[in-house]
Amino acid sequence: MFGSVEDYGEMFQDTVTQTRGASLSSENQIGNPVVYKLVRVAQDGRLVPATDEEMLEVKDLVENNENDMPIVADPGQTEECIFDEGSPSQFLQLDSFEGLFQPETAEAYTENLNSRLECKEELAYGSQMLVTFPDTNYYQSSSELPWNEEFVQSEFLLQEPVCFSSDGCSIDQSMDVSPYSIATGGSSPKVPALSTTTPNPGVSRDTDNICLGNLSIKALQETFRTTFGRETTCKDKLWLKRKIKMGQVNPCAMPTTTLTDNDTKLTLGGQDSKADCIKGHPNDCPVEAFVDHYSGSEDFEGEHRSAKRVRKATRRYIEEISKVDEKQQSNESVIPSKDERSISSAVSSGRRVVVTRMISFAGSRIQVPYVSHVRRSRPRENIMALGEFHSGLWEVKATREESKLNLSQSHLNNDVKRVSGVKSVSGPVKKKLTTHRQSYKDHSKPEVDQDFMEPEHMDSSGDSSDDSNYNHADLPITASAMRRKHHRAWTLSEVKKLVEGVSKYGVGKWCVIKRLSFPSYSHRTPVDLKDKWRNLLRVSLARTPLNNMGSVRKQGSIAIPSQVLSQVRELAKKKSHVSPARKARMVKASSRHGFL
DNA sequence: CTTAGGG
DNA sequence: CCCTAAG
Repeated sequence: MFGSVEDYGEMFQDTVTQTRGASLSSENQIGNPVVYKLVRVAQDGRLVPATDEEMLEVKDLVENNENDMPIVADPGQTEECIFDEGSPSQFLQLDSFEGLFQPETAEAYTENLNSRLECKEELAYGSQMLVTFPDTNYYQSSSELPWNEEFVQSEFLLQEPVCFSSDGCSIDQSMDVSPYSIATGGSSPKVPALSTTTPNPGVSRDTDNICLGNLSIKALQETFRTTFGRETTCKDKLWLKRKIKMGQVNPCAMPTTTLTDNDTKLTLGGQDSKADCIKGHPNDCPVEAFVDHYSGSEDFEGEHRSAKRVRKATRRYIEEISKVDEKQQSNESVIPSKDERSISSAVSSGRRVVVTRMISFAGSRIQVPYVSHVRRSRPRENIMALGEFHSGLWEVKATREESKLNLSQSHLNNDVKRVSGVKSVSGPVKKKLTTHRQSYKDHSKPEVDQDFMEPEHMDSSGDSSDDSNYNHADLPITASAMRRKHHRAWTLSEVKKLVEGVSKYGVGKWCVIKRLSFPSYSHRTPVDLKDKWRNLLRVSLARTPLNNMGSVRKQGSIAIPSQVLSQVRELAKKKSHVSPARKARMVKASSRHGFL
């Protein structure tokens, strides 16, 4: 379950140092072993490696609880629970973190967190402050460190050991793993309750609502202390201000989410000034914690690491917020640190959390949402292709509206091509993806874009199926007309042809009519004819009675001569008044008599 | 594939 | 104009 900790003496710092160096060059490594080391925080805040005695003590302790620790899933993993006998409520947590923070790693990590948590919980019962340092990949003695990353996380709890106190609070927290899983739990549900454990809750809120602008570092530190109930040695004004503000604004201040996370202090032997900051991200709220991280140091990573369970955002989710995030990222999360590697971390926006990674873009580093390389929504093709593609494939699944839109694009494109005289891809593509309507096009004249050779006579009303119709004087170019891009207004000539066709072949013989009367109209499908007929019929029936103005036309549509309308009526009558059977007989009869 | 009818 | 259910 846990390995023994050998030399915790000087090795610690060396280790840290080494690993850090190593990690810098371990960019490619995917596995991010997490090594837990137990150390304690000395009075001066320094991190002191546990002594052998302490280790033994812990060991025993751990062994006793071994059975109860459902630790890790990783076989090769090792956990060590080391007792920190230093100050009652002070303990350090070592963790690894540098390096790529792959989502997978995050998962593994959180797994460990959970187990660690449990470990702690167990130990906490014994009023011991323990921390485990699991090594996700393999166990390593403190001396050998291929650690490609290390991370020191310390929890510096003051007056009230918030998470580890035996006041039950800790227990509840421990039991609830949700804090780790932001994604699942949304914004830390525990916050409210937990916040109550925040040291000096009242004090901080009230007293800190002051302008932090002019405060000195010392003052800021003090404010920080009153706000979060802990000391900080951080000398970064900006960071302090941020944290303080967060603490004031955000109720869920304080490290509540996890026993291990919050309040971490990185001392690393005090080498790194930034590392000296108490990093408790006062807010549990993933959002703040992540977005507003104090980057550039282990703190940064620690904060992320500690925050909750990082879960790969869903594709949809990512898309939804990706815009927002990118903005935020570029503005707030650019890591100004020395760290040149691509760090993936959990970044949240609003209440949502998304895994992001750093990338270099145009010379600057920005954080972008992590997206698996699985197929990503729709690739952005160039407009032309898009149109064609959509009209063909996407139409299938797209919503009605969408498909319409797509189709319209396609048509527009066609039009464009038509105008430019380019047959281009549309031909082949269409054939491939033919829809019922397109098939007709193929039937008539496959290789040529029918619209080009509108051979049919065009009467003055304008006609031809071309979109140029929109420019004809007699065709009102209303806004509505323009909106219905791919809709081709029926021209009078077409209507006439249709009526003629109906009279010749009968109502309902749309395919025949299409074939014989509209051979060159690539766009008018039998269905279109049918639809148009329906409309004509309706119009004719509607206004026929009292309206003398045969040419009165409905808004936005061409005028239909009363003559034509009456024709329509007649034809309709024939159909409606005669049953199919009778009609058939009539047809036969008429043909016998040489009619038709 | 055609038709017919609803959306 | 689109989509679909029926022949």
